[in-house]
Amino acid sequence: MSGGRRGVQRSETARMAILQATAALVARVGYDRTTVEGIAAEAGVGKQTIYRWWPSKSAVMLESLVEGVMLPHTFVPPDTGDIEADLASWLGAMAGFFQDPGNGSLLRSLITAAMDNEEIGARVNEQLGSLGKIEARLSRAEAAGQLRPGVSARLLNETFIGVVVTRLLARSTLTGDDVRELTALVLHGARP
Amino acid sequence: MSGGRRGVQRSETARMAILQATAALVARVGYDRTTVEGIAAEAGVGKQTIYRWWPSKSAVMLESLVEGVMLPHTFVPPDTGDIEADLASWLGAMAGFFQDPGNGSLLRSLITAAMDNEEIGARVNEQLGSLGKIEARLSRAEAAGQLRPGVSARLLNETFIGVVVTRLLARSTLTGDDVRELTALVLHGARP
Amino acid sequence: MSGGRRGVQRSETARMAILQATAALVARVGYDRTTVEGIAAEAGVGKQTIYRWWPSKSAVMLESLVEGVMLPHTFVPPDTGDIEADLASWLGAMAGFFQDPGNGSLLRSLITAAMDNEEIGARVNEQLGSLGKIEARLSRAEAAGQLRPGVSARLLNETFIGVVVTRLLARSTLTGDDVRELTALVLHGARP
Amino acid sequence: MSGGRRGVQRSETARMAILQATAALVARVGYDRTTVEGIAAEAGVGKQTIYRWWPSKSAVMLESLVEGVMLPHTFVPPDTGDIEADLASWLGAMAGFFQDPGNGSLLRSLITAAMDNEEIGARVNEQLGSLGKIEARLSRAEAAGQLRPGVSARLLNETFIGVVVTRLLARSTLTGDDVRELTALVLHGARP
DNA sequence: TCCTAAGCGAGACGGTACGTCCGGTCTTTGC
DNA sequence: GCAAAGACCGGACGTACCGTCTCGCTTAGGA
Repeated sequence: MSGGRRGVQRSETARMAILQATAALVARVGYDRTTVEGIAAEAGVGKQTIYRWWPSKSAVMLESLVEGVMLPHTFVPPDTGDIEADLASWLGAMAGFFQDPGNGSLLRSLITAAMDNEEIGARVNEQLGSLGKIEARLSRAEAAGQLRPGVSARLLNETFIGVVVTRLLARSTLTGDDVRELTALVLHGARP
Repeated sequence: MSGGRRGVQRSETARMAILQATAALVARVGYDRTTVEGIAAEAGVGKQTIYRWWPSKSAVMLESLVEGVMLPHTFVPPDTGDIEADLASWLGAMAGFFQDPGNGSLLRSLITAAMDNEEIGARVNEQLGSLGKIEARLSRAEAAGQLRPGVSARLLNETFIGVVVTRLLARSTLTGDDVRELTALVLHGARP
Repeated sequence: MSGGRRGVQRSETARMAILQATAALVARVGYDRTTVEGIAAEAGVGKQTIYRWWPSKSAVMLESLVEGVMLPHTFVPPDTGDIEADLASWLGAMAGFFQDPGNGSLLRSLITAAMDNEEIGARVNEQLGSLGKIEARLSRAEAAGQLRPGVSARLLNETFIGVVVTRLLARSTLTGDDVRELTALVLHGARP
Repeated sequence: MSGGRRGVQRSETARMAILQATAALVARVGYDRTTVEGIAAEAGVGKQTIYRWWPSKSAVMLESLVEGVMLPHTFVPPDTGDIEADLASWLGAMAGFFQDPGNGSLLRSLITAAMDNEEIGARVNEQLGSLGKIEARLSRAEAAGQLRPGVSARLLNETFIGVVVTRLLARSTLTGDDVRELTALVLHGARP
């Protein structure tokens, strides 16, 4: 009947120590210079305890991310009733967060990791702008007559995240003016 | 008098072999798994010949990119007089090009490279959408009364590139519908 | 009433499985490449069951040896009345046994084990040539006037074992001629 | 024409540093506890420089031995004209040398190494008693009428080395009395 | 015409990190 | 309360590349 397995169970202590050591090292020295041996040392853990549970450094990164150890919060638009202000506030929060050099370097590292790990890519997207929350906010705005029907929440989400990432690529800052301008562009359109 | 230098001159053959080997390897195995020793071997060149002229792998990448060895062409919107069609055509061309798995993987590698080399980031941006060309196209559209004045070419450029990159992150495709919808969103705005 | 101890007693099945697995592995892959984990797996036993009862791999080896699981028999000279023939027969038996590649490799493993475990060294000596038996045989020969008094049984024993070991070191065979020659060499000096 | 190879030649400095570090570590901590990483560190050399030129730890050992870095000298009988005294002196020199705990542990390590490397076995034999030198000494003794003709130098050599090795196995000392007794045992038979 | 200063392919060097293997300890569950 | 299972920390293994260095060769001015 049972099938229950014998032996010691996986240590949650070790798991969390690893995820936290990973986040700490990535923030401190960047993704490239974060080594598995370094994580093990920082976590006070044997290297094999990492390789037993994760196939690669980027998988550890991913889990650290998913567990919310790495990025402290997801970015979600508020709801003040004014859709334009709310979207600007959301974009501004992301822009402000990644303006900090440490956080910018962290996101660069995550994107590097995402580029050779599909799951991390999906997860980074999700943590930057949680699609469900965006959809909810937009449908409320639509119901309030602030948006025309049928606007794709997904594309709008990607537009904002995309600009943040593009500025990261180019190492330039997304200013308050840029935030307002992009929000206006998207909401009012470029046509006269 | 002269000051002209003696000895063998830098070998253009070796230089091109290195740039091409780099492009080939990045396309074949990705940026991370491309090694300087691999490039040297692929190019039939000594390792020192690379380190003599470039400080790092990413610098070689950059030059390969700048020389057009890596990405075959820049993406520039046409000018048919219809700004909406032209922008859609430009975005569609990028989307179509990177839909090919090889090209998609190449762009992923370029972005990875960009993440640790600022100049590559700038260059990738430029090769995807050359800002000057976009500005020119937009100002013609503005003159033709198709756009309201003051629309930021830079933000529009980044919006399009950003969405391409974001889809690349998530490994999902930018369809023809997406292209039309994004173009419309940007040009007409989300408000009713 | 009882005072006897409670709980399951040590499993003789496990103990023998371990000793036999040890012998099998040492014969198959040699002492160095025999691992405690390998023994546990081969014996179908937990690793701790080994460490609970033995302090080290070489201790398991030793017990396997002592229990006769490893070397099937001790080598003892016969007593036909002719000391020279009897010693030659004893030496020939050892030489013949270790000529078989499997047995040779086993003895090499035993010697390796002996080199880091003093007790194994003593035990191997004893199992090869049991000193007590040799002494008994020699004193009978002495009584029969075949040997001058005072010949050291221990040195004679070591001489024979030593030559076997030396040939093992050099991977060369101790032939029938060698056996006769060595016996003669040693005995003519031992004769009155 | 040439076929001579280009590029930097192997560094003799690194090679000797490695051989000496190996000898030092084996003497200090024993063969088992000598690690390739330890050798590299002791020698101030990269690990790959070891693996580039030797396939295994025991191969390095062998070369250290062959180069005379490990055992400072071969043991060879003197020639005072008195064969019995000379052989006793030779055996006594070996016994005395390996009585020193460091040297004893070194020889144990060498024998361990020899047990899984045939070439080391041959070489250890050769360095302990150089067969050629023994043969020369014995044939001089034979010419001087101190030995009956046809005594096998090889067996005599092996007898002495064998006893040294056997005592090493049993961790017991070969005393001056043992030396005299063994020499006498062997020689009285060898006299005409 | 010779001399000399590059650049070249080759590849050894001291290092760092990889991912695997095993040692010896400890903990959980089942008999 | 022993046995199996197996997770844990530690640390060596052998491999892959890094960026630097030297070697012997070839070629192109300048003397």
